[in-house]
Amino acid sequence: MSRKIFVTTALPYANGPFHIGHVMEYIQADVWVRFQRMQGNQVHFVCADDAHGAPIMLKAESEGVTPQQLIARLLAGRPKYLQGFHLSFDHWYTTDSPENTQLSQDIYARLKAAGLMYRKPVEQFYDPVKGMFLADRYIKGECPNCHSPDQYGDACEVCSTVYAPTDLINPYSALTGARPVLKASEHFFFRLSDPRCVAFLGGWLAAPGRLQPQVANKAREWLAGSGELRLSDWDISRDAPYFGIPIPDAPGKYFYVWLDAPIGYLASLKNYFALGKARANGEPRGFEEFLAAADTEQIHFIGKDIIYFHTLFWPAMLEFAGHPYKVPDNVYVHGHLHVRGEKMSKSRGTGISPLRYLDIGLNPEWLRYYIAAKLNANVEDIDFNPDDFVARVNSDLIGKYVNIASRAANFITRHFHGELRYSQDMAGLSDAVRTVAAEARADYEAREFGKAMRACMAFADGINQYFDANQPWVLAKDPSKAAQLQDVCSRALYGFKLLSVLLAPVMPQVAERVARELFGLDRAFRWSDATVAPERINAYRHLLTRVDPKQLDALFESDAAAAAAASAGGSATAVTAPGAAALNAGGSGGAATVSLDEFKRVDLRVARILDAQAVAGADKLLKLTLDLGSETRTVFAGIKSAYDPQSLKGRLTVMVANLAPRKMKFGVSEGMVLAASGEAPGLFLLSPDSGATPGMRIT
RNA sequence: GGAAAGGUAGCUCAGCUGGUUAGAGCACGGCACUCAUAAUGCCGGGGUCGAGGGUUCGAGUCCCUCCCUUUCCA
Repeated sequence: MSRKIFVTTALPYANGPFHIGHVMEYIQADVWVRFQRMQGNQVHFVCADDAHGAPIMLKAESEGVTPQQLIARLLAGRPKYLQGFHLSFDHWYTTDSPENTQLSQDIYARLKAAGLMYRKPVEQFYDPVKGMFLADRYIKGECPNCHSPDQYGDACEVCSTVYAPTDLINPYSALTGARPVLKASEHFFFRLSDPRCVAFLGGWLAAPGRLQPQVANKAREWLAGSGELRLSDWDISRDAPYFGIPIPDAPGKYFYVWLDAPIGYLASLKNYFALGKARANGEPRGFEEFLAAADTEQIHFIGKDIIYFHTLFWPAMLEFAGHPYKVPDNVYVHGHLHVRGEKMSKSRGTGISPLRYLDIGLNPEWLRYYIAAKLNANVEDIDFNPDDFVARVNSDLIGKYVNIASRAANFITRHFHGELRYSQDMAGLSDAVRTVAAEARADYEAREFGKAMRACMAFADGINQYFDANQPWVLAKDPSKAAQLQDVCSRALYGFKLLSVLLAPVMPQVAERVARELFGLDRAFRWSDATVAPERINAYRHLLTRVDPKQLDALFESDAAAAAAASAGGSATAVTAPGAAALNAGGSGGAATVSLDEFKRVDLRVARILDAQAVAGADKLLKLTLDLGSETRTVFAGIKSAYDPQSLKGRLTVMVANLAPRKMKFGVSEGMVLAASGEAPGLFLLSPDSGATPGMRIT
């Protein structure tokens, strides 16, 4: 009987494009999913963009678009990656959707009815300029322990001390630079510490095979924590302004993004059912019936950074929300991907851009194979090493695997018109085929992909040795040995077919070409094809090329260097940054180009607004006192219509520091501040990103 | 500070509940072969299995201590 499996990968946060770590997770899940489908199991593989929360709200604001526009733009870019890496999601949705709103509010109402929700006032830092509460990451200040400046509100990156934002010395808002004030507000809490939750989770965690042992241990540790580490309840609300789902009957309160994000798995599934895609995929039942069914397996692939949410909050929420919600059957956790031994870091630029990988023309199946060859079922980090990548792909895939077909097929085509014939005893070969197929099957099922790849390559080694030992190129010269030649090559090609089936979850495109073009099937491989000896082949056609190390070099070059190389080469396709495209498209005031030198003549600096005063007698001007780090300037700015002087005090902005001083009726203006405006009303002062300090040069 | 994972050949890694001279791939040296414009096969050098103790007839594999790396502590 075929399994019914609902599989998800972690929802990517919709504030940026995928990075290579996302792609690794999707490849892991996709390989497993394809393997299941090849077994004849029914799989519904879905994901969605995680679209809510303060970071997206603020990013949209800084770009001058609505959050919906921001996430729509990202959503539109997803298919290119998904198709590019052969990721076979059945559906991709967004958490900013009616389904997610309905499901989140429903689950909340049920948890409330179960007595697992309560309200409690919480005192938090509040940015009086921005008019919003600040998450820890938006508060900076001096570390109370080692006195390093500009540390975040949760922990010091220098001395690793963990503290509360209120412990910071001279805290300031990373958004506006303003000094935050403590303000109380009522928050909603999920009673995770409730004995019912603890008892349930204890049982859920203990189910054999549900979680990897390390993950279950970690979760148990959290669950059993005492004293300082005791299990605490979960703050699930945020105050307006917040981009999220409103909490019913609680004006101005929204669900914390982490509440509605995992519910997004279900929202995506629900939308998939509503669109009829589930039916098309062989599932006749409706969403609720499918979800609630005892034989529906609900499986989440996630990274190790979000274990807490997926092994405590998420199952508890689902359990106590009740029918039709069902707790996850498995949560499969993977480690992180490092690049050249370094932790990935966007700021240091050590990551690899997946889109760049595709744009350069690197074959996605190389990456799928490389990642599969390194993955196991443990929560271990894996390393992307360029030299290793080239060696693995070229040696394993080209030298061993593809080479088998290349060397054997020509004899069959040339001497036997494509007919395969096995004249010697088949028992040994059949046993070997069944053994390796069974081994690979068990390894795939257990997500031991590295083992499966090693088993495949060991088998490929065996075929090459066999081929070498029998010297078909010698047999081919002796007409009386024709049967033996045909037998040797047929066996090699049987082995090649087996390997193609076993590798199909990892390399679906190559495998399908082998199935259709070489073996003449009218479909892609199924797992059961592995142990069926082929009877004829078509002429062999080139399947896979080697990696050129130069391509990999290009992947690691900085964007600037690559752009320079591209323009110098002349033939390469120009890659336009999204930002640049947006500028061009939206630039109603398109100006003549300037050279870099010309641009550099403008001395732009970060400045803190120390004081802002209305100017008597001027209806548009504010008098600003700006701290430039080393000096203080007075600037008159025509922004009175958009800003209350009080709200400007303390915030950071951008000024032109070398603008010729201008004598005005009210005094001398020593520069200008920058603000954006368009045809629509409104005036928007620029702000540097968090971390900038007064006096920094902007280039 | 507490905890977890890891430290095996130049590189990337495999070594299950302890069992014969520690393995693979790549890289390197030699040989063979030439079907594979997409090569392979054979042979070889190379490791005190992080360090030091201990248990055992026997330990990379178990126990203790220490060192190093990474991560987690919502």
